[in-house]
Parts: sequence; C-alpha cells; structure tokens
Amino acid sequence: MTSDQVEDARERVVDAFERSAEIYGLNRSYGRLYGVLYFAREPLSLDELAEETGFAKSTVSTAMKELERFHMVHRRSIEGEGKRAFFEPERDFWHIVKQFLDREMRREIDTMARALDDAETALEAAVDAGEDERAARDLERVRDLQQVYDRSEAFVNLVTRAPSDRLRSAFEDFADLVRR
Amino acid sequence: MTSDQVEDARERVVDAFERSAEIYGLNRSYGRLYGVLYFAREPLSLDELAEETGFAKSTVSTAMKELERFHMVHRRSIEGEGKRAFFEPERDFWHIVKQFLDREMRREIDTMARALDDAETALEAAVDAGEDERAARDLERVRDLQQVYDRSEAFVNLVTRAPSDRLRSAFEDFADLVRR
DNA sequence: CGGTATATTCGGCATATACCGAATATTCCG
DNA sequence: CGGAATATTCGGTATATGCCGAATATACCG
Repeated sequence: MTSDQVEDARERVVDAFERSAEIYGLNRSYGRLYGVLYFAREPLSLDELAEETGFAKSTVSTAMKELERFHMVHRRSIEGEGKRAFFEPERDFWHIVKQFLDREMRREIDTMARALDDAETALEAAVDAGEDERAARDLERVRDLQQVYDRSEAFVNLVTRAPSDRLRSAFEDFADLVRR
Repeated sequence: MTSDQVEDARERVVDAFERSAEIYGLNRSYGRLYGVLYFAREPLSLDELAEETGFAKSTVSTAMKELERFHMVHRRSIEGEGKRAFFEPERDFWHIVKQFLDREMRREIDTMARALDDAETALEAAVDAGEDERAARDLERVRDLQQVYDRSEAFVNLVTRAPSDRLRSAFEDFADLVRR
C-alpha cells in the first residue's frame, strides 16, 4: 500500500525531528510535537496533539508553553471555537535561531561579561599591588575571554536585528568570504 | 585582602562557565571543570582536578572523556610522570565550535537528509498514483526542509573546513554583508 | 616480570526529569 | 452570572542522570 509508505516516510521525518531536538538539548517529545505540527494540514488543538502523539494532554500543555517560549510554535484561537487553543509551527528556522540567540545566548554573554569585568578590576588591582605573578597571567586570560565575548555579542546583535531573508542571502555570500 | 577578591573573581568566571555549559546542553560540572582548567597555570592531573573542583576522581575521569570528545580539553602525558594523565583546555573556541558542527550537527543533518529523501520518494509515488492531495502538500513541506538542510550542510562544510583565523576574519566582514 | 601508581569501570544511591491523571482555574457563551 | 468546555497546575510515580567509592584494569618502572 502506497499510503502506508507515505505514513512511514512522514514518521521517519518526525523521528529525525526528535533526534534533532535531542542534539540541541531539548526534550525528544518537543521534537515529536513540533514534527507532527510541521506536517499538519491545519492548526491543531491540545487534544488533537495529544491524540496524535500519544502524550497526555497535560504533558502537551506544558510542552507547548515551552515551545512557544522558543518561538517554535504559535498559539492561536479560532473564531467560533470558544476557548480552544490551536497551534501552528514556525517554519522559518532562522526566526527560531534568532530568538534563541536573543533569549538564551545574550543572557549567557551578559553574565559572562559581568563576571569578566569584575575579574578584570580585581586582577588589575592585584597586579598593581605587586601581587604574585599569577594575577598577571589570569588577567591576560580574562582579556582574551573578553575579546571572544565582545565578538560574540556583536554577532548576536547583528543576527537578531537583521530580517531572515537578509541573513539568508548574507550567508550565501559568506561562503565566498571564507573561500577567497 | 586583595587576593581574596581575586579568588572570588576567578570563581565568578568559573560560575559563568557553568551556566554557559548548561545553556548549550552540557552538564554544569563540565563547565566547572573546563573553567578550572582554563585558569590553571599548567596542565592538571585527574587528582588535581578532583581536588580543585570537589568531584570524585571517577566523576572527573568520565567527564574528561566527554570533554575530550567535544575537543574542549586535551589529554597529555608528561615526561617522567609515569602513567599520570594531564589535561589542558582548548582555548580556541572556534575550534570547539567546528568540532561540534562536524561531529554532532553533521550527523543530525545526515539522518534528516536520508529521512527526507525517503519521504520524497514515497510522496512522489503517492502523488503520481493520484493519492489524496495531502501527499502533494507534504511533498512541498519535505522539499522546503530539504532546502533548509542542504544549506545547513553547505554551511557546516564551509565552517569545518576553514581554519579558525580565516573564519574569524570572515565573520568580521560578514557584519558588513548583513548591514549593507 | 612483578609491583606500584594511576585510570577506568561498575553498582548503588540520591536527586532531577518526564510524564500521567485528577483537581483546579480560566474562558467563553447563552 | 452560571455552566460547559477547555486549559493549567499539581502531586505522585517511574525512569534517567549525576555522582560517589569500591573493585578492576592498565600503564609504567625497577
């Protein structure tokens, strides 16, 4: 039966989504839910998602909240459907990446930057006070890190502020930059 | 005492490493171990790392194996130190990123690509057989994904093959690409 | 080749996480 | 405003994970 094969094929792609989720530190179930949504012909309700994936409705509810946090799905209500919530997948992967950079990576960079600044101050004082020469070494290390994080921050700013299609084309050209 | 402040500052940076590890889906303990190594004046042994971090030696041993897998640390032996192993941090972050792309992301891309190719074949057959028009929709989705993953693969190839300093400078120029 | 220093493996415990179903809260509509 | 439909929260359980210390394996040196 062809339609069985189609079903299998779709299932394998959803499997692949699960493994992807895993790699990026997300729960497998999120990959599955996202995958199911990705192939849905229309927005799905919590009950439909639960039915489709085999998870309890409560599980789906919390998972959806998290997936929304990552901007991987969007919640909608539909005219005449009362309170019932419907979910659609975000299919622009660049958008998802941007949101991740904006939310998670920026926060990481900020804490690190603050820690580094404090460390720099303390170490400068230590060096001036003629403390052991370990301080000088550490100061160098800290400054190296500062440079790395400054660049990361610039990159994050760049990416999160540019629209997806501009990024896509910039990355095409990026290839030439690396190669030349 | 200034040296207390220095100690505190170093500690805060190591803390920041822990949080970073967390964000990228690694264990906090890996961040701590890497951080301690980052500021070490010389390569550290398992016992020294255990002493410094408070983890059991066995814990450190397995963690080090994992950190090696990610190319975040390197294992060395030192002349006249017998069997004892010493560890050094990889300080070139680009190198670490490249290894991650090469090992993890490439594998993810491969499984997804295979799943998508299978799905494409099955769906094409279904469409030709005049199956329900859902197949046509799905085929479109699959092809969109293929494009995304093809581009990702090209990007991964590019980055993993270029030397770190070239990447760094290419990313400087990338900024102009996006902005212009 | 035997002994010693070191590394790794393994079983077990304690904690964290994923998931469930029942209980509660919220929204919408008559 | 009340009641029905839905979503969310919460407590409990099963499983996974992190970490430890003891037991085992491995490498080096005399």
